Amino acid sequence: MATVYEEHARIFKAFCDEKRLRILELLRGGEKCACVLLEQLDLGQSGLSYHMKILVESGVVESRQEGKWTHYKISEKGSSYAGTLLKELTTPNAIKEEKDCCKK
Amino acid sequence: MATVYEEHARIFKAFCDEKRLRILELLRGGEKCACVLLEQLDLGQSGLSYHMKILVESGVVESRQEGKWTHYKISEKGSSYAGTLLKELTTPNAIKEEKDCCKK
DNA sequence: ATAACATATCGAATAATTTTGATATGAGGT
DNA sequence: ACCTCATATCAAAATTATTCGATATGTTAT
Repeated sequence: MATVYEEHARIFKAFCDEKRLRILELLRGGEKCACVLLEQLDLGQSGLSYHMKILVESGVVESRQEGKWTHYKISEKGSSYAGTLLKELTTPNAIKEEKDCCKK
Repeated sequence: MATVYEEHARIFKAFCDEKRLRILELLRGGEKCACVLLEQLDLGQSGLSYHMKILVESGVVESRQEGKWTHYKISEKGSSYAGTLLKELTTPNAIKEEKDCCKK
C-alpha cells in the first residue's frame, strides 16, 4: 500500500541519480538498445538493468522487446506527466491560509 | 567539483522523499514558519532542519529570517527552473542518431 | 533438446541517506 | 551580562540505495 507521496517520489527518482541522468541524456538522442547503453556507460550489465527498471517504473522511459534485445526510449506521455506533476506540486493552492503563527 | 549531473540530481532530490513532498504540500498553502511545519509533520526539530536544507539547496524553496523564526515558501523562480530542466532532460535532441545497433 | 546470448533477479558488500538525541550557534528579551 | 527560545550542526544508529558477481529466465538458432 503506497501513499501518493511515495508514488510521486518514485517518478522523480528517475532524475535523482547521476547514472540515470546520463542514461536519459543518451536516450534524448533517440531509442537505444541496452547494448548501446552498456558500451557508453560505466556500468555492468546488472547495474544497467537495475537503473533501467527504476526509469521504466517511473514512467519516464518505456521499453520495447525485440527478440532478445530490449530497446529503451523516453516516454513522451510519462515525461510530460512528470512535468505536469512538478508544476502541480509547486503551484500555490487557491486556499490562502495567511495565519501568523509566531508572535513577534 | 560537482558534475552537471550531480547539480541536476540535487534539484530533483527535493521531490524524491515523502517527507519533503509533504512539506511542499504544506507550503503550497503559502509561506509557513518552521514552528507550523513542525506541528503538522511527523518530524523532530533537527529532522525538519535537515529536510529544509535540502529543499532550500535545491532552489525549490526559499527561506526568510524574521527574528528567531525562519519562514519558508516555494520559490517561483526555483521551481520554474526545475520544470524547465525536467522538460529539457526529456526532450529529444535535434540530432537524430538512428543507428541500428544489434543485428536481428 | 541443446547451445548461445540478452536481460532479470538474487544475495552480499558497500555507500549514501535519513533519523535521533545531544550540543552549538544566534537572536531577542530582561 | 544572562536567560530563553529557534534553528543548525554534529555524531551515531538505522534505514535505504547502489554496486557487483553469480545464477536464473527467456529468446533465437541449430
